[in-house]
Amino acid sequence: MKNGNAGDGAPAFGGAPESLLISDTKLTMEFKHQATVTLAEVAQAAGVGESTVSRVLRNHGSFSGRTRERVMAAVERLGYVPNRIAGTLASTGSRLVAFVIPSLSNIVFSDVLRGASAVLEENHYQAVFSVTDYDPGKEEALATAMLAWRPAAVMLAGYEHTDGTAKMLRASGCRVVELLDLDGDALDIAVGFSNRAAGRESAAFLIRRGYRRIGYVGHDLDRDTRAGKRFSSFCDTLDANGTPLIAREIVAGASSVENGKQGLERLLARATDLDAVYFSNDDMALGGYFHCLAQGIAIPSQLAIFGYNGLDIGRAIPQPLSTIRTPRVATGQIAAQLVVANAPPQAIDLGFELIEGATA
Amino acid sequence: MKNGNAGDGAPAFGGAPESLLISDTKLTMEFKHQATVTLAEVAQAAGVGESTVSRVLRNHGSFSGRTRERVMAAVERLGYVPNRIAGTLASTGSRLVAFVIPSLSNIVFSDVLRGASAVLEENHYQAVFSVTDYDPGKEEALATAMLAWRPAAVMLAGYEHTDGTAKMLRASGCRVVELLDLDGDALDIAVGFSNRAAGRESAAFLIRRGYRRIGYVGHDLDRDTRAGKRFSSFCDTLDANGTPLIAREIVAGASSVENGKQGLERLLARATDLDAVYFSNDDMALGGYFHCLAQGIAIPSQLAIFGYNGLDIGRAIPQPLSTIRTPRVATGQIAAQLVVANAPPQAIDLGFELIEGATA
DNA sequence: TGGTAAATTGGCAGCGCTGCCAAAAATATG
DNA sequence: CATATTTTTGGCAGCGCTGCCAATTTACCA
Repeated sequence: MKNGNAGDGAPAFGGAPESLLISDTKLTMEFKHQATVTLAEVAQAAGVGESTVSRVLRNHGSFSGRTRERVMAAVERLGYVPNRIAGTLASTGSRLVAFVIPSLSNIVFSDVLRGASAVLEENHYQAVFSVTDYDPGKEEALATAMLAWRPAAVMLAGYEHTDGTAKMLRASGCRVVELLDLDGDALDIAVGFSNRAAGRESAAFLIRRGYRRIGYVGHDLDRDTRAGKRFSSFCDTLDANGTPLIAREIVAGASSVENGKQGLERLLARATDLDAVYFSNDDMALGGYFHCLAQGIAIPSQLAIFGYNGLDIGRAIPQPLSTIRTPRVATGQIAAQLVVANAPPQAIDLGFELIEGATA
Repeated sequence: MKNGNAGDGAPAFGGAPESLLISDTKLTMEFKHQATVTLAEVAQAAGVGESTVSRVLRNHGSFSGRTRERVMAAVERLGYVPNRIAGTLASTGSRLVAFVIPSLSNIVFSDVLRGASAVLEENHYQAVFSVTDYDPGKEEALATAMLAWRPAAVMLAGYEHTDGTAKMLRASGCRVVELLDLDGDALDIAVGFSNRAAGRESAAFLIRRGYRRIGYVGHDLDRDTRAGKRFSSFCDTLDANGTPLIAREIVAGASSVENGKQGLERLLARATDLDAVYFSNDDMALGGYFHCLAQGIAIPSQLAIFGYNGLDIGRAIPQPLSTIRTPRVATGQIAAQLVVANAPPQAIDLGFELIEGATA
């Protein structure tokens, strides 16, 4: 069933007015559809100098109350909107913050953006972003494009950048914030948590709970290097315990509930005697959970499930998902605060929380 | 269990070099950490004029192959990154596109951003965004802030803007795109689908399936006006059929799985004889689904569930969710394409698809 | 009231780039 | 070989704003 069809054009954008044109100036202005009021025009209308208008609008420097009122009245009357492009060019340092993120489908990154944008908006900074699709080459191209806007800071996910990206960022003079990972050397500021520690603790938890025949279902680890780090530490910890990973299933493509479901199905077809499965993240784990639900596999007695991220939905399913909750929004907030405060280079570990849940 | 602690500062951002300073110029440059290479410097290094460099870099106008090589070599050697701020100021029209969206938690908007950003990146446009939290006042403030960047277009959700916002946008001279809603008058371009039609079809479907005692669980409708429109048409359709809505439960706050779960629980406590429940969206519906699962309520025989959005996860649960799938990514793509092409004012209805699923 | 310190204010040179125009060089034409 | 065209190129005036500095006005003190 398909609804909808191409709609008609709505002529709301308006054409040129047909009458009442007093002068050529008026005519031109109307045809341009452009209310490009400049600071100089405001100054003239208010009967003051340009710099005075600038001072009043930025509330910077000194001016009398009367001047202030006259300027504000002119601004109001003319509908003046300051041009930040010009302002940024004239002054030093922009109030743009550039985000170069791997994906917008992965809630991890939209959570970070959410946390950051709230702080940035409060401080009158403007967020700009681009999406790399986990492609390091694209990251480099997009980071270059971002630097062209001379942002106050560039925020990136993790440490895995091409040499070109790293070199360029270092040379750019703007702040660089690497997010969501702490297992590596920061270029400038880093905010997040250790994915290696998360993998380690996940394994330790399953071992503590008595699971011994453990499998893994994950998505493309070459691209999502943070998931790769978790998995690698997870395996190391299992090995150290003398109960190595029994089987793994890597699905092609991005993490998703559907992929988790199919991944577990395929894993179980090959390894029938597992007692627990570690998933690359909660989306995947939920897929696994639904597979068990549909197949009548008892959780956790027949099979335990463990995820990563601590999504809200994991707490709403009949058996709360056992997982690790990561401070994604806080990562964005702290990162933004450090940028706004122009804090010195540093690495901030926000840690994570293991949620015992009911699935493992 | 809490892991992690404040990390040590990583001195990677570097301090000033202590020796080998040849001149004051060098010293100053180093302290600035700023490799601000300008077009003029490139021109000098390449032994050509500024406008020639500009032409080569933009591949616009004519220049010889030899000149091109010399310029590119100088660019490479100096690590020049063009300043788009200056470029935008000097030329007419920016390549910025501003998004003013209600929320980043709601996947609807990140899907739209995703679709749009892919198209924008291909065309060398840059996306900037701010989040209104469904607050019309904030929308106005943020839209003003956006206009200060003189974007090529402003993209907003729906038609419900304050008079001030509408007036300002109209006067701004930049393109305005209203997304995800077609039930109203567009300011310029509109891309999306009819929420009223969606509500109507949802009701018609439930009626067709034989449900007669229908309830509703929704979230804050004053803020999410699109959900409000769906609900209102849904009710109208039920009324017209002579089987009006039996009961409704509006939860405070944003839509979420948890809220859907609690909402259904409260609704069923008041109205025990419902045979179907319409949810404000899939997140809420999933919560309802999980509530039934946990309470042993048979779906759809005891209670049918119907959602809105067509999230992927709805297809991965044991019984695929009955819902309406909306073209969110496509909405973003089309909107971006129209802006890039500077298309005339128009309203494009992308429609939606009713998914029969197994829950209603 | 005269004189100095403090508070206001305006003028104007850029910020780095693009766009226009005329000059110069290369190519074509008679 | 001179002239007409066409292609390349450089110079320079802004784009709209900020920051510096000097000029002007006002406030304050003896």
